[in-house]
Amino acid sequence: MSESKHLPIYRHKAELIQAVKNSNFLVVTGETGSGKTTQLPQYLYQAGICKDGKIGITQPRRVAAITVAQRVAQEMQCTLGREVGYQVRFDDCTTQDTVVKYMTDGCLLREILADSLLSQYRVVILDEVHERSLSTDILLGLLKKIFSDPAKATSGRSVPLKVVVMSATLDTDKLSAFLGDCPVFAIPGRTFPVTCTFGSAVGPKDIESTNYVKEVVKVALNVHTTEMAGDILVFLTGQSEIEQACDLLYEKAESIDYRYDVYDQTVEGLLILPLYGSMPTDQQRQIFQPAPPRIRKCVVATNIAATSLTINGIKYIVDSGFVKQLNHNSRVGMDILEVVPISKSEAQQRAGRAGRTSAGKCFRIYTKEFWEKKMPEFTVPEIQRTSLTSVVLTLKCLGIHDVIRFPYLDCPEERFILEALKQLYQFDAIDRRGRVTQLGELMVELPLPPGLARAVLKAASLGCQDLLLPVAAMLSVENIFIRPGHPNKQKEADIKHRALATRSGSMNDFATLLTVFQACKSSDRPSGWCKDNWIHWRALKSAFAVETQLQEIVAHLQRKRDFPVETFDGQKNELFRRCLCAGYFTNVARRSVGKAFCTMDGHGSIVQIHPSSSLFDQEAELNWVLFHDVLVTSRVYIRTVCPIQYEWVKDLLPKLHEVDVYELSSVARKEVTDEEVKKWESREAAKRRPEVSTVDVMKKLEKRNNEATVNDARARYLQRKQQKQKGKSLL
DNA sequence: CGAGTGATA
Repeated sequence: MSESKHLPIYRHKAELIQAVKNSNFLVVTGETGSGKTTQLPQYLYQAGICKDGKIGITQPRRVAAITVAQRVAQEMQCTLGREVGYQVRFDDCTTQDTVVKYMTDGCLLREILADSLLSQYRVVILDEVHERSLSTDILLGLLKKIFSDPAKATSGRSVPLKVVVMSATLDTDKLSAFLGDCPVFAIPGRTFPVTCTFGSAVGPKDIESTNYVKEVVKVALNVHTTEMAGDILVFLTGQSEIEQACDLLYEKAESIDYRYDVYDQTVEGLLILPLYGSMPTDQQRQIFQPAPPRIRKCVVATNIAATSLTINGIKYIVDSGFVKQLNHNSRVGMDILEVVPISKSEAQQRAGRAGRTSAGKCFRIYTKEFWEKKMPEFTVPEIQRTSLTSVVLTLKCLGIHDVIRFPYLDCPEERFILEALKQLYQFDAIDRRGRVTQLGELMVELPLPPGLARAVLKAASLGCQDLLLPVAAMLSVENIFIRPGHPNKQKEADIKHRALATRSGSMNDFATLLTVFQACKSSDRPSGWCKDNWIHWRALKSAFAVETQLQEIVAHLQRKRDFPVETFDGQKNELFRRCLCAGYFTNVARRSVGKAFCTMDGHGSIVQIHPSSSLFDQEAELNWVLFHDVLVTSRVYIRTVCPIQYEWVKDLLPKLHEVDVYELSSVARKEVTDEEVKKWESREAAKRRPEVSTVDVMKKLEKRNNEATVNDARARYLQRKQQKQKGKSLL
């Protein structure tokens, strides 16, 4: 208790409570360290607000929701799960008594789906809004739409909902304006100054043409030899870069003579630690341990160290200025993982990591000119970069028909929304008038991408969900197949993985996933089994948890009276693949020349089977395949592949070509009359040609080469690969 | 002939 009184927020306690009482919407800003996340809910609780309902506080990340709840429970001297609790997926630590509830933003979105008035809540606090996570952005729009009209605010509620939006100081005017010019309450932060310097290595013309890994290593070593004691944090973009940088650092650090080369004589060595998401947890834990006396720690990390993990004692930052970002590209209809310059706000966030405990320094390897010309002010929010199919379905299920004019804080491009509508229509999740179908209502219940949800529901209606749920779970977690960096071990891992594919009987990557899932689950020492087979045990464990949850949801849906029931008379193997077709008919490709396949999604992209697939090198036998996802590297690859027969998808494919975007956009904007629907249907009947039309369309598309975007991505990849090789040869 | 930034329901 006494400690919390020293926080900057404490002086403003009374004003803050008053500000929440005075208006239904409030923006609170304050840097990390101001105490807003832990204190504000406690103040409101002490002010007696909870007699009318709960306080819900959202976080973009699970760990944050859990750890903050733990701390607040401690401060309020109550058992976690009583007055103070948390809820994240797979872990609900709340009871009847819980009035201060920390949760992930995605959890609250689910709750709105069940009760759009949030009648259990008195206050909802959206925290870390500046991070602009997809769920937080949707919540912002929903809360504005549902509660900003004073007449509606109380409809169905006894008292209006209080909405507090908390963000770092940037961008607060925009938030306030968005929420009807609501009041803004600023809390001073408590961080230490970080001085930033620019480098000379990366200029505005050098986006991809500089080996920044080498430069980052040079700067880090310079810090090590010329700066006072204090740990270093280096930001790079990915695992291979990090490994490369660590190798270089290790090499160079060995030749340092600590009698002459080092400015601070208390420093006698450098401890180099890589850090990225897929690293084993025990190795990750090492990062947090203080270095031995007189040794300087140097952590080389991905963006994971920018928000998710906080390392104490960091005094120096070396910033490469780049990040890997998944961007949705509607022109080719897929997501492409790209290396892009970070935004200025992200650069400040990175720099701030050096000022947590004392004053720090940040060394940017790029020039001031690069900062000014190539780095955007803010990161493009997720909602403008990702596939919106799930989001649009959620909105539709909440009765929001006009998804184009929904109050987005930042509007996604209209074509992204139309693309989502098109996909939902193709999946039969919405009808021609843009209304949610029975199937759509079922799909939204499953925490899965819509295609996968459709496949799972198909299986459930056929009574064979045991085949599909493990697969859906496996595809929901990170890649479970480990592929080590060293060539010898790589071979060993590949052999093990091939053996697993063969064991599944049929050559089908989805079946392999099922085999791995079942084999590991029935093993008496699963973690050892994973180790033997080069499988990610941590990832597989989370797949088990996902599968359990999916099973519960499906069982619940099946108990509904109108859940569809179908029968199928045939082999299990065919049944399995027919279920996949129900969800993946948008991802079907037909064999073209040689190893090439041509997708049938209307883009007609030329793709190849990825070498990790069990179907790689067997292309000659295949005519039609279905795939889970696409990867653009040196070529356009399809990953997780399964052979199918044309007959299984032939009735579904025409639907991929019948949708007219102009119709969709008018459907999205207004309710459509019966007359209009009839008009469209007759027009379509006239348009629709016999069965061969699909093949015709495809042949036409096949000629059109893959779009510039794909070529660009490929060119960039090749260039980067070349640099990496150059970097290696320098060793 | 070859790949895995980071979150989340």
